[in-house]
Amino acid sequence: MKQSRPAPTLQDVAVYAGVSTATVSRCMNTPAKVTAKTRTRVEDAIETLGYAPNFGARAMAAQRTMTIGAVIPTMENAVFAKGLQAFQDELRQYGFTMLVACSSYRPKLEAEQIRALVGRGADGILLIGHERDPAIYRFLDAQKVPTLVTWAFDDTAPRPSVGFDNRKAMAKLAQHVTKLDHRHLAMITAPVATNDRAAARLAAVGDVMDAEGLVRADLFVVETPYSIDNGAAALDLILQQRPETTVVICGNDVLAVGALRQARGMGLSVPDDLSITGFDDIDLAVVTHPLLTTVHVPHRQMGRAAAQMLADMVLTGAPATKVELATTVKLRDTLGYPRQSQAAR
Amino acid sequence: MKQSRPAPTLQDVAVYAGVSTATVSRCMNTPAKVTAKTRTRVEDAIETLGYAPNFGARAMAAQRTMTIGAVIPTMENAVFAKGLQAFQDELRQYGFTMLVACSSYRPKLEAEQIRALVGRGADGILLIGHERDPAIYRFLDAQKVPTLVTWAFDDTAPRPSVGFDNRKAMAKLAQHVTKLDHRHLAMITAPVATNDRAAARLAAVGDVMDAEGLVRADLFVVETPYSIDNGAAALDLILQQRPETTVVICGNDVLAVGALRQARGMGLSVPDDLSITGFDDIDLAVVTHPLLTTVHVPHRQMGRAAAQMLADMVLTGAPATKVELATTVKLRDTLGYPRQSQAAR
DNA sequence: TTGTATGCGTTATCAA
DNA sequence: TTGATAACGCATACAA
Repeated sequence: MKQSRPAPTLQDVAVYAGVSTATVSRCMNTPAKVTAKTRTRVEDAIETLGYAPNFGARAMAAQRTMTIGAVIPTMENAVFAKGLQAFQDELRQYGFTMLVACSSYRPKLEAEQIRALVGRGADGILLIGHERDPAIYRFLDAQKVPTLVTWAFDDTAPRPSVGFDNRKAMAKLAQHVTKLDHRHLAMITAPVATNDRAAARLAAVGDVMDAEGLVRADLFVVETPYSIDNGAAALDLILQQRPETTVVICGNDVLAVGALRQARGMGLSVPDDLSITGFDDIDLAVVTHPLLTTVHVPHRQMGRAAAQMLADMVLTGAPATKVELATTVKLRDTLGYPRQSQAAR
Repeated sequence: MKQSRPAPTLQDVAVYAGVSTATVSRCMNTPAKVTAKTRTRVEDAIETLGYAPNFGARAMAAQRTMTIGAVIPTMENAVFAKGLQAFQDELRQYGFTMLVACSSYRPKLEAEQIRALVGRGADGILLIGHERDPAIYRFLDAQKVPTLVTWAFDDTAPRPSVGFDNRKAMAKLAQHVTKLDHRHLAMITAPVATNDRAAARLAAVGDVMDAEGLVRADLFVVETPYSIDNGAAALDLILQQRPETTVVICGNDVLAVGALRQARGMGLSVPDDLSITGFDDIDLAVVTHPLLTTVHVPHRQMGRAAAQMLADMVLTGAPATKVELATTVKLRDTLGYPRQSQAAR
């Protein structure tokens, strides 16, 4: 029963309207080049026939799709939602359509998605973070598809990017932590092997510990995929293994919120008994109690900037550049003095 | 500089491997029909050339894309994320790829996205809710694209759907509310004009009020788009206009969380001074304090079921059916007795 | 302003 | 097992 009669084509519209296919095509792409009269006739035909241009055919003939592909690690939490929304909105201004795919933080799957997007004719590709199999970059080069990396800024990476320096950003937060005299730090992070943002954030904490005369190796680290429940479980583990911990630095807000829930569930007072910090400043961060101390990331600005740069790269072959955006530490209520120094206050 | 040399095609691979294009095509689609020797030769060629099949051309020739399009109202909050993730995962089992588009709750935009997805050759379409311009359904019919409605179940709607009955679901919650003797109800809802789920939830509250001997018209209603801040602002308005309100029923968790934040910010104790309820049971609902009383929606189950049904419709022309899923009221901590009856307890 | 004709990259049919 | 070739639906250079 599927496709009992095929969907209407340009040809059908042309016949119905009594014009040539070229004219119908012009009506859709360069309306100015067509008489108002014939145009309305064609538009009527399109409407009554329920015609929609075949994208594949159009792409093949025109050699461009006005489509940008984006591959993000997940949609499960709101980490990328705001930025992506801004990216899409801005892209629309340039006449582009956005296509999203989700890799679930799995490199293989990401590679697959990238190929799929390119095969679909994406004129440009947006990726999260620099780290991936070089073969993918080679492929992208072979296909001549402009590619922009975001959510990370790294001077040493060869790719154009618009994002923030994850290492610097987390370092700023970690400095606040050590300034408060915390000496027993723990960190909950996403698996760092294939996540350069997570790796940079972890490294940053080590950097600061070094600088403050602490022993980097003393940082107790739990690696676990981003989820509220995982954050909670990780905190549990930390308090079992390192009960002396006074502050838990989390790789993102999702983990932090989970840790916070767990801490309160165990009857701990945050931040009096235990401090917790997040990263990203997503909506979640301002609905918890106490409000989460975290690193604010300029999601919307980043999305907009990425859209502008990528659109330029595609449209005008603009040279690839690197843009660094600033982050700010949001000192809210989950970071305080460590237990030990309570008396000293 | 764009496309200085065009991306490699089937032709290029064929030449490089010293075979015909037909053979290369077979290697990709029906490897069993090709000698192991020639296959490896072709695969080498593909690898070194960085070849990726042109999706448009393939779609045009094969008349199918193994792609399902989904149009959701927003990615800004996690309302649809979990369900969509499950939908995608299940779809993969069937060999389908999912394409997502976002309408931002704007009907015009949604229509545009649907056309775009269909034009891209989507073999099937997933939509949220029944309510939309009949012209869209006509278009979908003309294009012979199987379409499935989800996130809503409505016996009277002509389309196949898999979802829950928003009216029944909210009614169950509202009954709990009235059972607790609340007499001054207010509701914060998304604009109902173009949102049948929101409309059904609002209607449900009225139904229950009628049944309980209250006056439906006494329900104080604030319509505002889903966002935490809007929820907060709405609560502010409610307490100004109807200070006697003892319970605020929110159309979803996002609004409820905003209302909760505002209430606490104003120094109100929830639920002692004011009760608040949500809908959806997204992650947000279990990180607030107090924990949000809400309606649990089977996101994952719904996503999976939708994928199965839509895949069947596309693959086997399976008959369209309607599936109703159950919701459950999650009585957590934000719903309590009204102030007035505190003493009576 | 409109029409004609060609090619885009792939699959599938048919021969070999 | 492989190769030649005809669609597939559209945009565009060129002709009228």
